[in-house]
Amino acid sequence: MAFAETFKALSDPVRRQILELLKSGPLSAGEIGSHFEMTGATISYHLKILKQADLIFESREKNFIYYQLNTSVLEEIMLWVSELKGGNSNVESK
Amino acid sequence: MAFAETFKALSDPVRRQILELLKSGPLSAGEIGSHFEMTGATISYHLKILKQADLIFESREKNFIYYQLNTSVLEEIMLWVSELKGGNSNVESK
DNA sequence: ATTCTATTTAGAGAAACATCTAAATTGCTT
DNA sequence: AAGCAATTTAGATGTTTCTCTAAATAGAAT
Repeated sequence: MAFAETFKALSDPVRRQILELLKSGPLSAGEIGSHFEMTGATISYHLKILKQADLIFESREKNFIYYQLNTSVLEEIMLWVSELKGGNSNVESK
Repeated sequence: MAFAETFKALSDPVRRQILELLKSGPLSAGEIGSHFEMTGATISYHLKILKQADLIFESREKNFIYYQLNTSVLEEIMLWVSELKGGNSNVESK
């Protein structure tokens, strides 16, 4: 969806840290919250923004909502940055 | 310097467009401004933010101030994103 | 069915942001 | 040195963002 939304979502330190936490695997909203000095409501707000930006997705299980990284959008960001960075540098995974 | 500042700077569409303009080479503040429906003062504000984020630098010549891309910081952004994106993808230029 | 737990939604307030107009600065050019 | 041109700074204003508290929802467990 909106490319702009993704950059917006990445612009906040808390949200970037949430993404980093999720790098190691899915976490519930509560678990995520426990890493911050913030109310659950605020965490929920950040999660919503990340979700709208397609940077994470959720899966419900029992009483919990687990969040995990959605890396596919990051590809686009990489592309934009690398295009900017100069002629023909590109991205490879080995 | 501040990593966070760079992401903040990239979060605005106008600033991203300025960077894209500069991809083709240095431009004066006035030339940059002519691509937008905004006052010069506003453009100057955006340029200041990009400068503080180390995404551009200026060089004065005659009565003009020319701005150009500083790609070195983009490298860090790429790294952060690619680290997030998954284990060991990395960046290469060929 | 009631209660408990996890999370979200709603509403409010403070701080940060993007934009404008008007004035200041800086350096040519005459 | 006076005036002009390019750009920035200052101050004001409306908008967006982040955060909180309080209330609502959804589901699990008793």
